[in-house]
Amino acid sequence: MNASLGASILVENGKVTRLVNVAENKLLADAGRRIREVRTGQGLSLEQLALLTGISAPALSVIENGKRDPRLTTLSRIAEALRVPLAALIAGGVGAAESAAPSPSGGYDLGEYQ
Amino acid sequence: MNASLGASILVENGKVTRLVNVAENKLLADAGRRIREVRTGQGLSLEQLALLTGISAPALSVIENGKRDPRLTTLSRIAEALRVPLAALIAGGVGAAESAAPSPSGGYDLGEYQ
DNA sequence: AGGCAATTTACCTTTTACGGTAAGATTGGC
DNA sequence: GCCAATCTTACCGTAAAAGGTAAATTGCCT
Repeated sequence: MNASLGASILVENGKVTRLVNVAENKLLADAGRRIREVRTGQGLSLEQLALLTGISAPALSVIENGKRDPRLTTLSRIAEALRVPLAALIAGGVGAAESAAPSPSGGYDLGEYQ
Repeated sequence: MNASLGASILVENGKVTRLVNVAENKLLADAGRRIREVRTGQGLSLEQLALLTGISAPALSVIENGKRDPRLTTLSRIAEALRVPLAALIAGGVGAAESAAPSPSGGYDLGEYQ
């Protein structure tokens, strides 16, 4: 079991900084792409967003390129500066029902864990 | 201006680990409270959620108590284990329109910054 | 009271986010 | 061509997240 965990890499600059799985990589890339879309859509440069958020432009760059795993408050500061709800940056749109289906029984099947 | 930035503290164990403002403190506290609500609602212990997420139980504890600023992938792992959309942990419900109103003119008023 | 499970706190180590700065790229206008 | 603006990358220092472990603490139950 567990034959393919789907290990992927998180490259910050030249080098590998972390190992993340494919789903996490996509999560970071998607969040970064949405931030960039909103920022450029408002005609803001990285430098301007840096001034608004207090996050440096290089830091914003790596976040937008999915090369960094930002903290919750970091995302929140970006969302505030861009005047969009935080959820809009990490999930698709308003609904954003990814997996859902909170287990038919309501409980969680722990299997071998419990 | 800027008389009251509303500095608040982030206490991990005994000591202050960071200075965050009030809004960020509330953000972390709210996210933690929602995680705890979902977890206990599914009858899971911290130990069980730790096994499901790969995040240690002490780490989950401080996150649930709003004493830590988790990374995006950390929140994602918790959301996946709890089988709820990630947005449900950081924003209220589905809508979660906080500020919205992306500026009437569409652009951003940079004021003294531009 | 005593015991047990769950949680919290404390201490330590490693990893990583973030800022600053500076140096490449890249694009566009002159 | 050169120059300017924007973005990316690199390197370094600091701060903080996250894990492990173990020791308190709280709550619950008989």
